[in-house]
This record gives sequence, C-alpha cells and structure tokens, in this order.
Amino acid sequence: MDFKKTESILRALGEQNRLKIITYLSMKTLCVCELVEILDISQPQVSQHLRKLREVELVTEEKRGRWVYYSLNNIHALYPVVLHIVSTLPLVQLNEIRAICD
Amino acid sequence: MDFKKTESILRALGEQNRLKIITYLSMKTLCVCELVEILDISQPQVSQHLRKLREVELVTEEKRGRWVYYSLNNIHALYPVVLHIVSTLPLVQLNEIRAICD
DNA sequence: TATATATATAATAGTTCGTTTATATATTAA
DNA sequence: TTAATATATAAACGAACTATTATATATATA
Repeated sequence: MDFKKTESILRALGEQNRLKIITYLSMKTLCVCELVEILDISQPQVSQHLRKLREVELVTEEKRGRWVYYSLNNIHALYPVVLHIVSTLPLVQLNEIRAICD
Repeated sequence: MDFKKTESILRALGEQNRLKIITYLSMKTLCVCELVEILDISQPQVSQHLRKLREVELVTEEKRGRWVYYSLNNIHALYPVVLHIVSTLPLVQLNEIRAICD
C-alpha cells in the first residue's frame, strides 16, 4: 500500500462518526437507516460519511429492495489495520435497533 | 482510547509527509535537518508536520545543542497500531545522510 | 396511481488544513 | 562580538472538509 493511498484511507478513518460507523460495521452489516438511528445524526450526514468510506473501499454496499446494506470490506489490504484500530476503541453495544426503518 | 482522541491521531497520521516522518523515525531517531534532507521538503514544512505529530504525542523530542532530535513515542497507546501501519507501507532506505546539517 | 420510505447528491457556509514566505530565537563558530 | 546554523512560529492564501438544507430517484405500499 503506497503512501498516497494510505494517506487517503487514514483520512477517511480520521473522523469520529466514520470511526463509529466502522466500529458498528465490524460487528454487523447495517443499512443506512439503522446507522442513522444508532449514530443519531442526519441521513445525509450518514450517506456522505459512507461515501467517503466507499471511495477508499473500506466498506462494500449491497442494495436489497429499498435498503442499502453496508459491510466492512474484509478483503481490503488495510482490513487488519482497521480491526486493530477498532480493537483500541471503547466497546459499543449493538442494542435492539428500534424499528424506525419502515 | 476514545473516539475523539483516535480521530485526532488518525488525522495526524493522514498525510503523506507525516507518514514518511513516522516511517523514518520508526527506524532511527532523527533531527529536523536530517528529515529536511530525507524528505526533500522545506524546513518550516518539516517543523509544522512535526508539531502536529507532537500535539498528539506520537513523537517525542530531545534537544541536544543546536539540534532537536525526534523519536517515535513507543509508550503511546497507539504505538502498536502505528507500527502496524508502517509495516504496510513501502520499505524505505535510510541511506547515508549527506552531512548538510552543519 | 398517489403516497411514503430509503437513499444519494448538490449547493452553501463555516472551518480546518498545507504550503509558502517572512521572521524570531537559541546555539555554536569565527 | 559577529555571523552562521538549527529550529519554531506566524501570517496569508487556496484547497479540502463537515454540517445543513433542499431536492432527486427508486422502491414499496395503500
């Protein structure tokens, strides 16, 4: 992984909401509206943060009906580094997600 | 390490010149003028990048005479993560540093 | 078909960032 | 003591970033 690419990936990781998205996705594939509820930020904000993570291919997306599900890209060259970073972060709980989606 | 602090550390790491500084410091303690020569960027640029790394305590400094020597902070909570990142970067060589310092 | 939901994107404004240039301070050497 | 070297910092400017607001598209439901 060259310096330029690593720079852009670390930039994508260097934001609290995106770190939280990565942390939750490391536990479970989630759709946008679930992330909106979990992170308690606006839908456009979640979409824009996901875009940054998509641009550097840290996450993958899969459309199912109305929903778009996001997962950590576990074949990314820096996937082990990402998990290492997540392991240093506070434990978060993935409580029952209130069915606000729908 | 909380999300806010991790954000600021990843931001400090998310820049090519700073990634190179970290990479070289992982091999050897170096003074500012040596980094200026190795990275081939201006002295104020090196000093400002070092400041960002100092602010998040990724590096430590030690003044000896006219020179200020910088080292990786190996007791930083994220030191293992930093080494993990460095291990994914291209190998760099620390050739004889022409004695431009002095 | 009309409406509601899920999502993405664009425009805007305020903020942070990186580079350049100029300068100040400390230390050493002449 | 004067000059040179090593370093830090500040100001200025353009670029990149983030949040907000508005809107467009796709899909499902009534």
